[in-house]
Amino acid sequence: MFPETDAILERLNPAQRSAVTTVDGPVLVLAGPGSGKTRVITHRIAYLLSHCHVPAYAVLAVTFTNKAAREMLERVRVLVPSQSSQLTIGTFHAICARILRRDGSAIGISPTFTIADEDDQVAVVKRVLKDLDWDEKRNPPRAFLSRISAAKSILVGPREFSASADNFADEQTAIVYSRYQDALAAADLLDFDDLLMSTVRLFTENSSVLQKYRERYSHILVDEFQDTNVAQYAIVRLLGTGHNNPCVVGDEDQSVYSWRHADIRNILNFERDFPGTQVIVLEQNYRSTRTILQAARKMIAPNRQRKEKSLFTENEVGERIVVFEAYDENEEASYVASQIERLVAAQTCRLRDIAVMYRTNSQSRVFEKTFLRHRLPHKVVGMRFYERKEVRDVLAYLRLCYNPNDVTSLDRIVNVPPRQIGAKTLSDLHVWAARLGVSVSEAIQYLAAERETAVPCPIGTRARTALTEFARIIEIIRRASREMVVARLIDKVLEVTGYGDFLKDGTEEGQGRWDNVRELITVAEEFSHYEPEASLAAFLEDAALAADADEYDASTDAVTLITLHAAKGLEFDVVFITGLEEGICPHSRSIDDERQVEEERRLLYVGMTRARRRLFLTYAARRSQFGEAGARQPSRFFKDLSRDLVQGTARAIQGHGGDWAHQERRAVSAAFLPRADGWSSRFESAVDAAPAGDQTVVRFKTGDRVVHPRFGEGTVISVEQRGGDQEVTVAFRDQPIKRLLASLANLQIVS
DNA sequence: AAAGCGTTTATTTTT
DNA sequence: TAAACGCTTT
Repeated sequence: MFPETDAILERLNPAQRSAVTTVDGPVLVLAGPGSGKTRVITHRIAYLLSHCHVPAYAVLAVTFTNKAAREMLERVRVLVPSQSSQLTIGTFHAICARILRRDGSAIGISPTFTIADEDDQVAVVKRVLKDLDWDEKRNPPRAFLSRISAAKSILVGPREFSASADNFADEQTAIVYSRYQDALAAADLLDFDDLLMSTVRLFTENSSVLQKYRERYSHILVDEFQDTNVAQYAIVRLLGTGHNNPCVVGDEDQSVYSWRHADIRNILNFERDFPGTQVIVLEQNYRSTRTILQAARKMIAPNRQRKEKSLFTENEVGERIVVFEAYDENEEASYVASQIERLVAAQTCRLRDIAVMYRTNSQSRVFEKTFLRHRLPHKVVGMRFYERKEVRDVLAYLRLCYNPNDVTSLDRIVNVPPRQIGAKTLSDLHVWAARLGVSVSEAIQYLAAERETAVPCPIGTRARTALTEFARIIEIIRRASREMVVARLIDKVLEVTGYGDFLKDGTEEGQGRWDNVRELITVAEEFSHYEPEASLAAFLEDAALAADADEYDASTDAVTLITLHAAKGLEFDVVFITGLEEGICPHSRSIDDERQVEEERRLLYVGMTRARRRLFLTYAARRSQFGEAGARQPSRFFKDLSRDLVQGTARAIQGHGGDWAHQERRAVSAAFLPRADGWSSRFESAVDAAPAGDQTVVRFKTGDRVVHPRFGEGTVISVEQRGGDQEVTVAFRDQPIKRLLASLANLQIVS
């Protein structure tokens, strides 16, 4: 039908080509690492536009990060220059935010809502707890938030949550959840999960809005489908059943976000929910050497939660994988630095082709320190720019200006820089506003205008003067926001609030903070082509939804320091995966749960498959954490590295039976036996693998059948040490799940 | 209200 | 380690 020279279809292998050209009916693409997945997606979009007469506005492409979205747009633009500007490409969160701004008013959402980040969420919960007079220490805000987030991700709202709460903890959460939601609504705030859940609600409660988007988007594409959660999948289903043309691309072996409630089952359900789905498997790897691919395949093979794939490559065999044991984290960093110097000196590669990867962000520090000493140019991805205090302060001014109801932002900056408004004043102000039934912003305005109110104002003269001055400043900024673009608005904020001078206190730290604010202005400049108000709105949205991986920039020649999570989707000639120790990878928080260990293994797999030519795996025998040094064992995952693919003298790849790895494996596998009773292994714990010499008496272990005088028979689903005692979580028949102390509960084990 | 001091506590991963 | 909290003093 099309000529052989067709630019969009040439140089695609048969599987890729069929993934590009199968445009009628649902498609599920299972794409191994380095199999040309991005290529397939961009070419598919180009193919739709140029060959199928699909208008660009009818294409909706969902990516995992905003950066991926920008790149995808750029690549499509190269293929189909004229039509790409109307495409909708973005993350679920960004797309949902856009939909809600446009149509959210149908379900009572203000078009100028602001997006609450984690700090805001904590602040809101803290206020809720204060109102309830609950002790923050006993009820950690983050614990509530994690339960609330889990509920939202599976589309359980406060009412349903409350209705199904059948234990004390859930009942408490239900109360907090409901109040938290009210507080967000009062402040015109949506948290990340709300963006998704509210979109689903909008679509299900308002069929004309759903119809509108269904008709518009005839072709939906979703990348990284293995990392979608239930709410995201619901959106795909709601929109996709319209034209019945969704195309999703994923790889369950690269699923590393279950902690963010991603659900691999979405891949399985897709075929069920979209009958007639055509499944296309991309198995040829174009990225890595044969050695690296082979090692990665062996590494992922032990996972039980996966479909067997036959990945292959026609690339050269390449060099062996290097395994290095360092004495401690400093030596590990020095080793990596010297290897990089060697590689660059030998002109094997440039700095920008090299990445150093680690499990946790805190591991980056020692690399930064060492690279600085070696004068090795480097760039840390994920420095959490938008989480820095000074950046958030400036953003809070802008947010308050855009959304006067955003009380979280108001609380944040009402006294920054210090202007004589303390905790007491603020608290009185909240109470007064609530009594009057107005927002805190409005209450301040009443006060500044000396307006008569039904409830007398409890605030003293001094604080009153301070608040009036604050109101005046905000008003100046708000006026300015109608006249100048956001970058100039930030200048204005720094000037009228005195925040600029407040930061420049002469210290080195102050200088660093000031530099960050300047950097923020540089970012804001990108929004200068908008009209003033639109410029502010667009900048705030971008700032709220920006991801760490978004800042990754290959243009400067520097080594990339990056977490394994953030490295997903990237590739480098040379990859160092560091800190491969028990407790780090797999992480100590994952170690006693089989499923979580599988995810840690996938994380390592993702890291290994980022490498094109050379792969280094390192660990330290000793490592300091919290300033305390301690001995470390090499990661259990070294057991699954084929000896013939590696080189090095590290202990982890030497010796046989009786070494550390075997002991580790024996101890751990006892806790990992498959369960016959159907209880999710996710709740299993490896307490029975605790080191000997520990004085605790192990009485119960996961999986024990037990009987209780009142609750009857049950199964132990997890065990936690509590000093010399155990806290046992038991699922009883016909009872909600109970947590019991072994010494008090009179539990008997039944054989 | 703010600043200064000592104690504590946590670090998984992020849209 | 270093941020964050809580207590005391100014």
